[in-house]
Amino acid sequence: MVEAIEEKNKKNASYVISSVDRAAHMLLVLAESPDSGVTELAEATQNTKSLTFRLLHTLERRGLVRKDPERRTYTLGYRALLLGDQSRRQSRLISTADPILAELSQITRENALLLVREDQKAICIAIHESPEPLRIFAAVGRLGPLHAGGGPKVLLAHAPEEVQQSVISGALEAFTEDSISDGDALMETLDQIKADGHVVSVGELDPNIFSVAAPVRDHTGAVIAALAVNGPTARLAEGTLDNVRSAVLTSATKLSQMLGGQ
Amino acid sequence: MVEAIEEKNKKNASYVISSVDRAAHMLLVLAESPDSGVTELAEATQNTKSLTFRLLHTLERRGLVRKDPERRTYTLGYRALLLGDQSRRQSRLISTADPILAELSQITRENALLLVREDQKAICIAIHESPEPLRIFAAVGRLGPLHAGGGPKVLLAHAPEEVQQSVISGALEAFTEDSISDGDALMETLDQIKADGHVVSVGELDPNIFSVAAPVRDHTGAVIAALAVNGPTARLAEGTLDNVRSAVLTSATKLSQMLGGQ
DNA sequence: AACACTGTTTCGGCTACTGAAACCAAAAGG
DNA sequence: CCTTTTGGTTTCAGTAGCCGAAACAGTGTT
Repeated sequence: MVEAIEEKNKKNASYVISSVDRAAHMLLVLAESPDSGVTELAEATQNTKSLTFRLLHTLERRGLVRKDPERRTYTLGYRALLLGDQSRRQSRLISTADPILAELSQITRENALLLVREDQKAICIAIHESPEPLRIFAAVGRLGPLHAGGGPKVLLAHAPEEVQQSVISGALEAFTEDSISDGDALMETLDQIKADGHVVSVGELDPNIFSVAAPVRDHTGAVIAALAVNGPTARLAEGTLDNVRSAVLTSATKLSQMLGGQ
Repeated sequence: MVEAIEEKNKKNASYVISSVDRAAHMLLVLAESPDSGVTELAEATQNTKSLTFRLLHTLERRGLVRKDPERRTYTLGYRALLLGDQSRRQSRLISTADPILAELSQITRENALLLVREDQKAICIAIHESPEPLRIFAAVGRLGPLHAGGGPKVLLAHAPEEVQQSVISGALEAFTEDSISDGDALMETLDQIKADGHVVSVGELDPNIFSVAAPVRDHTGAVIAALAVNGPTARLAEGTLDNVRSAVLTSATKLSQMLGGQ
């Protein structure tokens, strides 16, 4: 499997321009660890200090990175706001999902999320947060595994077979006791998800979090996203689960229709 | 002489990695013109097709760019959401201003904006939109001139002298009939703004838009941002202007206090 | 005052970036 | 249905400019 990855890398590597790749990587690292210095970032990205300094300098000129002149420390720049905002605006999926997520989070009083698959990762592309003071923290744009959690498993269940195989044959990290770390068990779950049209996942990524998710389809019927609700298991009483489940399902079909309609 | 040349070299080319710079530029261009093809972007960025293709390919691998496989067209990727979101979260200025902007837009029923200066440009870093159906479109993260509009002029008025000189001696583009395109007149206005502690600007960037702005100061008393309200001039009745003005002023001082407090 | 630490600058070698041009695939047009 | 055009992908060789190493310069610390 390492071979496969290397093969793939080699195949694509010809068109990757490495300094740009490193710059992109550094931006993403900086997003996760703000207020870092040159040395710190150099270590985090495995680059030399010189290169790190030059990358930061270059990105700063474009406003994507901001330097605190006193503390000698770097943060994402304001120009990055444009990228995030425009990315959101440019996505038809996000804009049509937005009101549905708002409604869903209001009905269930929990976080409502929209996720898509990117290669072998899940990425959350929109959130409406629970109105309750106790709620799960979730950030837009962050990558997560495909084999754990409600939304991710829905995405994996409807992913092309080669992706499923690749994920299953990889290391299935166990985040909690209830994580699925066995390939066969995972495959069964995926079949179940396809049969049920939704999934309820409890404590897979974090012991105190549950999530209910259902697939979102485009006009061809292909699954392009997962709609999910997550919240603290403490709030998961008997009756509420059914309510959440049906709310998620109706929201997902409604969103699918809106996407297919036009 | 020699110094000047050295200075110029230092500022222009010294530590900039050109491929990274071009990549950053391309991302920003892509943000403004989504769904573009390789050729189109190559023209827009003045790069060759090959380079454009390779840049896009590289950025795509990092999720910052997304390719529509059917239409052969590129858009910002979902990973850009992370950059925008984290940039917002990481800014103390934005997070403290947010509730104030919300309140201000609710009181005035117009857009409430927060702007900062970046080099010789103004950039809007936060917006709360008017609840009215008719409202000014404004995007976060976009750059604008310093010499036209309420917020920008406040920023320019409190900018270091070299910035003022540089802006004034440059080409003062006239966007409307009411734009200030004369250097001396602009300088007078700036003095007036500093004396008044706020500014009312009507029809400078667009004939149908007014704006009221006031400076935001940090704990040292330095002006670090401008708080502004803008809306359609059609809604600018006699009495309302005073209300808007006082709302902006109280909001700006409140924000300054909150920033200075800690 | 010496030290430790991080950010900045220099410099030569040589990688890997670059532009030009060929090559394809798909759409437009006749 | 063939031709033309347009736009995306791939190849290739030359050398621009990237890169790491190491010296240097600030800043805070013991």
